Amino acid sequence: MRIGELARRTGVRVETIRWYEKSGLLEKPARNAGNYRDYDAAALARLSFIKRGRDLGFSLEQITELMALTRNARADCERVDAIARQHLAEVERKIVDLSSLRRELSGLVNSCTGGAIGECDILQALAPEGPPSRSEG
Amino acid sequence: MRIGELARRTGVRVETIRWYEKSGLLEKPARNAGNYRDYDAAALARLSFIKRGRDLGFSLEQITELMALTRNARADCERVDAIARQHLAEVERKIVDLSSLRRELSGLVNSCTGGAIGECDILQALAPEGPPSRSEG
DNA sequence: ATGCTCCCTGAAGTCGCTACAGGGTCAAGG
DNA sequence: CCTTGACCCTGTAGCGACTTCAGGGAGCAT
Repeated sequence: MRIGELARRTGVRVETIRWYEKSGLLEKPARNAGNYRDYDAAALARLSFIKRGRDLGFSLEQITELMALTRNARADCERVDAIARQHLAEVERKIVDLSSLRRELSGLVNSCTGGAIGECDILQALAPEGPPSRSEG
Repeated sequence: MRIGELARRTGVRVETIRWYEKSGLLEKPARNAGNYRDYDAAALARLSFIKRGRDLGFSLEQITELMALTRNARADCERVDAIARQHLAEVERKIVDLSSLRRELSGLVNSCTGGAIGECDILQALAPEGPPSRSEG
C-alpha cells in the first residue's frame, strides 16, 4: 500500500510517517515504479505499535527500545516492565505537579473582582513582591 | 548587577536570561566597561515576574501580554482574568488526559508476570492485534 | 605569566512533529 | 493530446522554550 493508505489505516499523518522513517524508527520501505513508498503488512503492524505507544505517551526513544525488545525473544519482560513503570511514574509526577498548579491558578482566578489593573489580584500575585498567599516576604 | 547575580537571585539560568533578551521578553540592559550586561532593580522585578509566570505554566506569549497589561493602567482586569482562566482550563484538561493515561498504564504495569517476551502482556497490549484488555482480534 | 571565574557571541541541538516550496506520477475526462 | 486533480517526492524551515557547544574576552589573585 502507499503512504496515504497507511496513514488512513493507522491514524498517523503522512508527514509524520516520513519523519519516522527519516529518524530511523521505521525501516525504509520498497519503492514502486513511480518512486512511491510501498508498504506491507509488517510496516502496518510496526506503525500501529508506534502509534499506540505514542498515544500512551511513550517517547520515540522508549518505543524504539520496546520494539527492539520484541525482536529479541530471549530477553525477558523485566526491561519492558521497567520502561512502562518509569513512564507511569513520570505521568503520576506530572499529575501531582499540575494538580498543585490548578489549586494555585484557581485561587488566582477567583481573586478577580473585575476592577482596574492597579487592584488586579492576579497581577499582584505574579509580581515579585507578592507571593500567591496572604503572607509577605 | 551582572547576569550571574541576576540568575542567582531569580533562579533563572544565565543562558535563559540571554535567551529572553534575544526573544524580546527582557529589554536590553546597559553594558559596563567590559561589555558585561548590567542589570538594575527593575530588570530583577521583570525577570521575577517572568519566572513566576513560567512556574505557573504560562507561555512566554501569555507572559508578554500580562506584562504589557501591567504597564497599561487604564485597562481593566478582564483580559488578565481571561488569560488565567484559559490557562487553568488547559491545566485541567491535561490533568484529565494524564489521569486516563495513568489508568491504562497501571493496568499494563500490573499485567507483568515476569515471564519471557513471548508472554509479555505489556508488549501484547501495545501490538496492533491486541487492545489493552484480554480479548483477541 | 598563569590560572580561575565570570562573561561574551553565534550557531546548533533537543523533541516530535508541522508546514511549505517546488516539483513528479498517474488515472480520468474532454 | 492536454488538462485537471489527487496523490506522491525531496529538502528545508519553523514551533516552544530552552540547552549546549565552540571559541573567545575581562578581570582578579598568585
